[in-house]
Amino acid sequence: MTDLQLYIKNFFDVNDELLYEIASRFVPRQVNKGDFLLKQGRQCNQLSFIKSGLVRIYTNIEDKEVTQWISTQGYFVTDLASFTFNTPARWNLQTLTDCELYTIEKDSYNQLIDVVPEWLQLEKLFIAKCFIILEERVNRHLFMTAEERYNQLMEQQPELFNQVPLQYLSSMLGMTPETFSRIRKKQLG
Amino acid sequence: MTDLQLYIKNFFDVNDELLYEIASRFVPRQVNKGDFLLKQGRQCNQLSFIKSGLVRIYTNIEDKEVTQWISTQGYFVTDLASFTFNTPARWNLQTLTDCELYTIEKDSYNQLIDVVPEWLQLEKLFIAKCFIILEERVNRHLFMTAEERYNQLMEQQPELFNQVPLQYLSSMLGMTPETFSRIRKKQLG
DNA sequence: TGTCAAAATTGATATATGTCAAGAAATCAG
DNA sequence: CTGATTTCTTGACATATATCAATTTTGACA
Repeated sequence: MTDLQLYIKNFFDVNDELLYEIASRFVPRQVNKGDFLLKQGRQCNQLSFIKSGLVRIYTNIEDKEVTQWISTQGYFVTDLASFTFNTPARWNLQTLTDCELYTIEKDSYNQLIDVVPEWLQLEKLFIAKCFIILEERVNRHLFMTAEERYNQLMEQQPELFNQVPLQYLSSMLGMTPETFSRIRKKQLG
Repeated sequence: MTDLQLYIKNFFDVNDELLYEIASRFVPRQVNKGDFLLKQGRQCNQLSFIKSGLVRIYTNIEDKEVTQWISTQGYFVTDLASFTFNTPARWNLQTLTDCELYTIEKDSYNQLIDVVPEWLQLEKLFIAKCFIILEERVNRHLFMTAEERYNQLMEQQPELFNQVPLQYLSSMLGMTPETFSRIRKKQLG
């Protein structure tokens, strides 16, 4: 079983045959640090799985960059709205490191419905999970302070703090780099 | 065509036959102001469509209530995590007014897959839309001030400001009732 | 309608976070 | 390795928002 198959099995509870059908449609590729998987306004026709590396999801708003999320090894990355509804992409997807990806094209993805009967169900459950995670995230912004959000990220994904420029983490948490830096100092000291 | 059918048609692009199959599984019911459709920790076995009235979605955190959302006429309301994955409900669903609902039970809902072949696809698209709306909402918390979030809500759902206790709106926007009140005064005066 | 409880407002003040500018540290290209 | 560039940190200060306490207003209902 390839690493991709193992990872997919982690997300979708499927038997080996279906696993093969799914995994075989993903094409491995390497991209360099700083490359864009997608640019805002374009059409998103790919879904990528990150074998290694980091991808930043961000958007330009009033000449500022707002980092929505950092996608890490073992996770998928795409612009769901554009990929699903063929709307212009709202996010830029840019690698923060050299990355090894497995990428599936939209056409190939949509054919999965015909080949894997369970696919729609799996897909629904997957998106539902994503929705639930986002609900939690909104909730954190409703009652947690910047410092509490910092601490929670530190608990949940400490590895990000070594690997990602801190300005992106601060943006993703909804605070300025200066505030982030001060909280950091306080927690370390 | 009943009002429910019209509304469902608004969410799901289906032909009349399917529409009937879907709508016929929803049972109309009346609930009084203050009633709970769901309590945190219980299992959520229902999805309701709001024909009229308002439902508050909130959670208790550290002896405070955090209002996640106010669901209004023409929309669905449930705890997606509990409804989909049979986990304990994270939200309380409480009516803010007398409500007319159309409610579907989980069992009946899940049978739709067998009766309406397109159901999984529709469901997937529906949840994807919800996900995208939440993404926008997270984004707003990353770069907008309390006042900007207030103004945006006022633009998008001005009717809420007459119909919903303002403390719930303030919580939903992630600010205190006092701050909400001051912003309100500023915008009115 | 009058009474009471809840909600909303207001003022005073505290705290958290943002802004701007400067300097230190880290990173990158050659 | 070195210089240049970017990122991070720090300080001083401004602003936004929270907190607490005291009214006022609203709304439910006896």
